[in-house]
Amino acid sequence: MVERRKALSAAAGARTATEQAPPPMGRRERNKQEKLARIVQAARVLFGEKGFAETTTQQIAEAADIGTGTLFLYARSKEDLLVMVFKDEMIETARAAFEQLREGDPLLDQLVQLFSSMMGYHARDPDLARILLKEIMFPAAPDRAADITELLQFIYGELGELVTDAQKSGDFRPGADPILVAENLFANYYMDLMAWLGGGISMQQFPDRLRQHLAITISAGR
Amino acid sequence: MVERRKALSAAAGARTATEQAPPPMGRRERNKQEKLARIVQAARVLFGEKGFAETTTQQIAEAADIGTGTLFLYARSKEDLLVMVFKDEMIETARAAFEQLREGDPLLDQLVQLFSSMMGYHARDPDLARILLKEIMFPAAPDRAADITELLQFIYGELGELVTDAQKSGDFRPGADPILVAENLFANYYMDLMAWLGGGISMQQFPDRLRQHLAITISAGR
DNA sequence: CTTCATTTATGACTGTAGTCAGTTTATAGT
DNA sequence: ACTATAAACTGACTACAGTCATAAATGAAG
Repeated sequence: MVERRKALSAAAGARTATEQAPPPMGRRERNKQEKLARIVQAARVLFGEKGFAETTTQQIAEAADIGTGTLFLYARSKEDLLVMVFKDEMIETARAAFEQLREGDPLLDQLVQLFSSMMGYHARDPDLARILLKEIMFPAAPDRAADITELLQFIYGELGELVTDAQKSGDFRPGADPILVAENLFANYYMDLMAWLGGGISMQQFPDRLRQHLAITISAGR
Repeated sequence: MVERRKALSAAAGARTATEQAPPPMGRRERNKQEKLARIVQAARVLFGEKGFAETTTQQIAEAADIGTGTLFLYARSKEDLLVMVFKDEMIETARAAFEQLREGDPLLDQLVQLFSSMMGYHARDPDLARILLKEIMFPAAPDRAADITELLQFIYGELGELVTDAQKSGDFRPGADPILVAENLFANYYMDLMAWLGGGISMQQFPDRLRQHLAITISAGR
C-alpha cells in the first residue's frame, strides 16, 4: 500500500462568505475536507485528460489515494462527482462572465455576451458538458442540491440586477418581477445550450438563436 | 428455450400519417418490426411495474422473448429504450392536450392548461419522467434524434398556431416570429418541469410558477 | 432445390459502478 | 493514560449494462 500523505500541503482553500466556525475543526473534520479536496481534484484531472466514460472510479480513488469504497462516502455516484468538479468552476465562470460586462451596453447585447462566455466554458469540453447538463438539474444528494441552488441563485440575482438596471434606464418595462424575468432569460440560454450539446444546432448557430430567443423575452419591455 | 411466437397476434399497430410503403416488406422487415414492438412493449410494462433501476435488461429481453444481446441491436442503451417507450406516449399526450383546448380562451389560460396536461402525464410516474427528461434532450442515436425532433416540431408547430391566433385577435403583438415564441414558451414549461422533478419546487407550486413565467413571455404581446 | 452473401440473433463473457461486513481511527469520558 | 462509542475507511464482492465471436435465418442468384 502506498504511504498516505499527512496533510502537509496548504489546505487553506477558498472560503465562502458566510463562515465563522474555524475553531470547531478537529483532525477528523480536517481529514475529511482534505480527502474531499483530493478526490475532486483527482476527478477533475482524470475527467479532463481521459474523458468521463474512460475514467473509472477506481482510477479516481487511486489518484486520490483512498479506498474504492471511500469514494462513495463523498459522492453518491460517478455523475455526482462530475457535478462536484464542475460546480466550483461554474460559479467562478459565472462570476467572471458577469464582471466582464460593460455597464452601459444595451441589455440584449450584455445578455448575449454573458451567456456566450458561459457557453464558451462548456465548449472546452462538450462531452463533459453534456453529461453535466444532464445531471445538474437533478441533484443526486442534498449537498448537491444546495450547490446548484447556490449557483442558480447567484445567476438569477445578478441577472435580476441587470434587468432592474434596464428598468431604471427605461430600457425595460417596470412592471415585471426581475427575478422571474431572469429565470426566463436563463431558460432561453439553457435550452439553446442543450440544443447545441444535443446536436440540434451547431456552435455557429448558437449565438444567433440565443439572441433571437432573448430578444423575444426582452421585447416584453417595449 | 421457450418456444418463439410466430407473429400470430395482430401486428397492425398505429400507423403514422406519412406512410405509403406497405409492399416492400419481406419477412425480414416484418420480424424486425414485430420484435421492436415486443421489446418496447415489454420495457413499457416492466418500467411501469418495477421502475427503471429495478428492471434489468435481461428481464426485458426475456419478456420480449429475445436474446440478451439482441436487445442492444434495437436500443443503444437502457436509457435509450426508455425514450423509445415514452416517445409514442408523449406525442399522443401532446396531441390530446392540444385538442382539449377551448379556442376562445385567453392565450395564457390555454397555455397553462396545455402544459398542465403534459405535466399531469409525467406526474403518473415522476421517477421515470426524471430519467426521461434527462435523456430526451441528448438523443443516443440518430433514430432517437429524429423521434425527438418530430415531437418538438409538432409541439412548436401547434404552439405557433396558438400564438398566430392570438396575434390575429390582437391578443399578442404581431411582430414576433410565432415559432420563436413557441420555443420560449416551451422553455418555460421545460424548466419548471425540471425544477419540479428535480425537487426544486412542489407539485402545488408548479402551475403558479409556470403561469408567472409564461405571463412574462406572453406580456411581450402587450 | 442448392449455394452463397448478408443481415440478424444469441448468450457466454467482460469491465465497472456501487455495496457491505468487517476494520481502523478519532473523540469524549473517566 | 485507558476505555468505550461513534465516525470514517476499506477492498473483496455483487449485479448488471453492454460487447463480441459465433451461429442461425433470410433472400438472391443459378
